Amino acid sequence: MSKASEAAYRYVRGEILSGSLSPGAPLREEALAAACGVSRTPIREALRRLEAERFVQRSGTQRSFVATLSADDIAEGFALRAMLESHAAGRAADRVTTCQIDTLVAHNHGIGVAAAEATVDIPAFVDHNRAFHAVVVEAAGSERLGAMLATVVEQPVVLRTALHYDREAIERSHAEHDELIQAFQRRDGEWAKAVMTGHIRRAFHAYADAFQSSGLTTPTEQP
Amino acid sequence: MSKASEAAYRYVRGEILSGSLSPGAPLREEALAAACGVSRTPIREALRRLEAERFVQRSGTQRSFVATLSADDIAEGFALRAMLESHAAGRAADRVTTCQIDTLVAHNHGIGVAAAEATVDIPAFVDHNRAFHAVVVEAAGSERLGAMLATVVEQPVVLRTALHYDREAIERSHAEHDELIQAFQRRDGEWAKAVMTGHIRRAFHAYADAFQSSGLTTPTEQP
DNA sequence: TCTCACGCTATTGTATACATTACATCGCCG
DNA sequence: CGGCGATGTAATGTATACAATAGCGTGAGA
Repeated sequence: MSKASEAAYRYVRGEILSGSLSPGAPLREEALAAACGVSRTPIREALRRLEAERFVQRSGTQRSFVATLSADDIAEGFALRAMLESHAAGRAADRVTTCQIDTLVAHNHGIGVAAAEATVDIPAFVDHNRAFHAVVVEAAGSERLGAMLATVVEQPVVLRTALHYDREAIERSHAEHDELIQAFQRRDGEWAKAVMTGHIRRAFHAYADAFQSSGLTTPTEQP
Repeated sequence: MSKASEAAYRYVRGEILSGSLSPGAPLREEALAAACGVSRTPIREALRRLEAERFVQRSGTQRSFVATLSADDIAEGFALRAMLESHAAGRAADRVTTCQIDTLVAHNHGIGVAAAEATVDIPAFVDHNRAFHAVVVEAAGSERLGAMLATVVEQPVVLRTALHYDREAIERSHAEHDELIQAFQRRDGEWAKAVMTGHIRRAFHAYADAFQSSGLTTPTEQP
């Protein structure tokens, strides 16, 4: 995308993911335009794109807000992610290149290193984890699937769940990724699907443990 | 959506679905603006929206074209639709209202009537079928799921497949819909999922029989 | 005092002018 | 004669001005 439009998209998306813009917060075009130094036109394009990706919702009267997700939305999001990403893993098993497997190994090694630090390196884990899953989706070779998954991963809730991961959780992720790599090396799509399904469902329960069982509202439902 | 923007969206989408704009055809903003009597601004918004819904693709240099789908894209589309729509049916079984079931019955009755005409009434079948599936998605109660399914159904290829349906195929659809309604009435999500999976896979093979086994190129790959 | 209506203000929708970028054609050089 | 580069043309990207509309506050009347 071109310069201003892309800048606007990254800016608004970043503010939402970082939490600077809380769920439910109104998104006024003029204010956003001023904040990132472009005119309203590229801001409008960014908002429409973010709306398609479900980061932004619009009221009946065309006003934009940061999306709010109900508990059911979140559970449904994890269910869809498990379905779609295990499907992606199954496709990837048939199509992944040795070069891509090398990349997966490298990122998972990075996760292992992050888990082994004196204090676990969460940002490094998050980055390598994101990259790992991105390679799986790329190997699946379906742009449509990639676009669908984009609306379901990388929600604020997903990213914040990672902040609560302890060493054990990261080591478990590492082990599951390793099993997925083995499934890829043996071109066993069914195995890959099963591993990915379990991997995502574990992430869902990690989220549930971190936020829901605490009795607090979910992090996306705050005003 | 507001007037001009919505008009632009409907116009371009309609031209694509009807085939007036063939896959691969370039979409020039100014020409489209002139053709439907608005300025480029709402046209641009319509194109971005259609791009998100995968009706439109953009080249690396930001030029827009009617999307072209490879045979693998189409097969993958049906696989995704089977997955997502059977998931929707499973959710719907838990949530569908008696009023919605009545609507499903009515639309399926319409399909039965269309099949019983002296010459089968394809347009009536298409309309009732679309409405039937829309109610299932609505009953599933997940907007995200609805948005995902929108990118996967209503492709030109799907609509044209229906044109080749004979009386027997429509009667089979009617019977499968009826089975789905029974699953809903018994609140049996697993049954509903299974019926829907079979229903979509049958549609996939109907497509394959109509276009691929004939040795012709798929209808979306023509210049 | 409560309600409805009117008008003001804030926000989004649309059009248009201008800037920027890509494509194609033509010409030059190897 | 072929490939490569420059230039003109045509497309898209961005900014801004203006139009339409929603939200809100205030005031008057019952």
